[in-house]
Amino acid sequence: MKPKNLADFELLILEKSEALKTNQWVYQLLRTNLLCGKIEPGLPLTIRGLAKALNVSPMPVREALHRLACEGAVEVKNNRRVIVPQMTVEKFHELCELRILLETHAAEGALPYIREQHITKLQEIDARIDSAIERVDRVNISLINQEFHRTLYSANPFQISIPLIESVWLQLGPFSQIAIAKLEKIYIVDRHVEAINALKQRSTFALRRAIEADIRDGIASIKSVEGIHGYFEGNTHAQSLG
Amino acid sequence: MKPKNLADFELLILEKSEALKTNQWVYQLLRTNLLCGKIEPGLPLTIRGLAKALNVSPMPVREALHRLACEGAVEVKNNRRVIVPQMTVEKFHELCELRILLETHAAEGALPYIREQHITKLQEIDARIDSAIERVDRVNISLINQEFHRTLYSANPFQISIPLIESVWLQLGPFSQIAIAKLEKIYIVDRHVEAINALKQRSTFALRRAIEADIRDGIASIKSVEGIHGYFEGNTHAQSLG
DNA sequence: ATGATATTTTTGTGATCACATAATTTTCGC
DNA sequence: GCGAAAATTATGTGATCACAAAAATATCAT
Repeated sequence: MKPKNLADFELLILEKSEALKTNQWVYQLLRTNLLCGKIEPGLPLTIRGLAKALNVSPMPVREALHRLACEGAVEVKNNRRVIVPQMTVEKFHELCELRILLETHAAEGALPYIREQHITKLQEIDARIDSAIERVDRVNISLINQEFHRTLYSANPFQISIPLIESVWLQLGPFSQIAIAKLEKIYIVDRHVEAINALKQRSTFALRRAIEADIRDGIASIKSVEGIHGYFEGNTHAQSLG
Repeated sequence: MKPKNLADFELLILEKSEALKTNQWVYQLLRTNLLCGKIEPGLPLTIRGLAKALNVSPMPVREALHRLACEGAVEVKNNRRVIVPQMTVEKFHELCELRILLETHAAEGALPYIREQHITKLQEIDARIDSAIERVDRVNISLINQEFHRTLYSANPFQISIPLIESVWLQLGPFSQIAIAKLEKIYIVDRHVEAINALKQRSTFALRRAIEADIRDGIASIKSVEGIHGYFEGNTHAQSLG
């Protein structure tokens, strides 16, 4: 049975640490839930409904929803209803291309600033991904994978494309999670090792190739999901994924 | 004499049409003023100050500032003060590279959808740019130029990179305007004609080249401004623009 | 029964207030 | 005079209320 209103969702609740302001807590909570695909696309998210569910005043929810709309994570319709946008084949394709475009660029820009400590950190993160894969912990595979990419690109102290990249992740994330949840076995060629080797060799070309391959692998695994077409808006089957 | 508080700024006031909601009016007003470089970088923008200046309640201003922060147009400091970010040489360089990366991609994606009507529209916009150049109307040169690019990229009905591109414009805009205001004579090689010709020939290569050249021309004209180095944070002179 | 209309409820927006915290000014010791 | 500390002011955040518009529900004519 499909959930009909917010009360039927089981939101992941992150505990609210003392220092964290309410608005940020709500924002990160909603963001995480969106990235995990916990919220059904098309279903309206209401300020008061979420406020009640999270036991906060409507104000921080209002702020968080506006920010998420600005980042493309949710869509404000003409009737001012807020929903998780449906995915279309074309949008999916374009978002993937944007990921490759922006992230290969960001990786290249980070390369000159990579030091030994960055490589150590990346290897540590990669180990945590392997661990998450072993536990078949789909949510953390995705979250830690993002941490890997973010850490790499952040090596560049003059980095400014990360917000753009995160916006693309947010638009792609909910759909990916829904699709991947269907995967029985998760098999990932470890492109991260290739990327780390490219960093050690300081090879721009190898680095770009590793990042692009990593992204394309993810896309391929999504495309491999049985019955994936049903998740695209208005395409229950038969349309090519391009 | 530098303005010390908001009251000393002369904000461009757009008239508020009946249909426009207050929050959107405030957002667009602030956005336009930022793009025109009307607001001194580094000076704190306060919710109550702007609300009083615009004669609205603090609420819509609060919303607009949050959105602009999300788009990178303003920066929220640790002390929760909101300012127009300073430009640095490295940031400027990176923003320009991002423009080229995203916009050549967007142009290429639009090409297959270009019809005669699009070309007509683009020519009309280009004529308005020429007119603005003749009038030495710097603000409109910039605004109409953006309209040209937006119109081109929007031909692709599955376009999703425009919000990302607009975010880059917003981060680049204030600085560009401040710099360009110093230019005695505005001379622009009309790369738009080259772009339109590329569209007619349906040449991806020529189109990408025209868009990149258009962007690089703009950068070059900014770099040509006498004493431009003084506008970069902490670099009164001598640092290369790369 | 059914489709149009009227009523009720829900929702987003804007306004105002309380409160904690950051910035500013004043006070005070020396 | 001058710097540290205290008092004051300004500011962002969160909460609550009023209001108009939209959605959902109820009513009614046929």
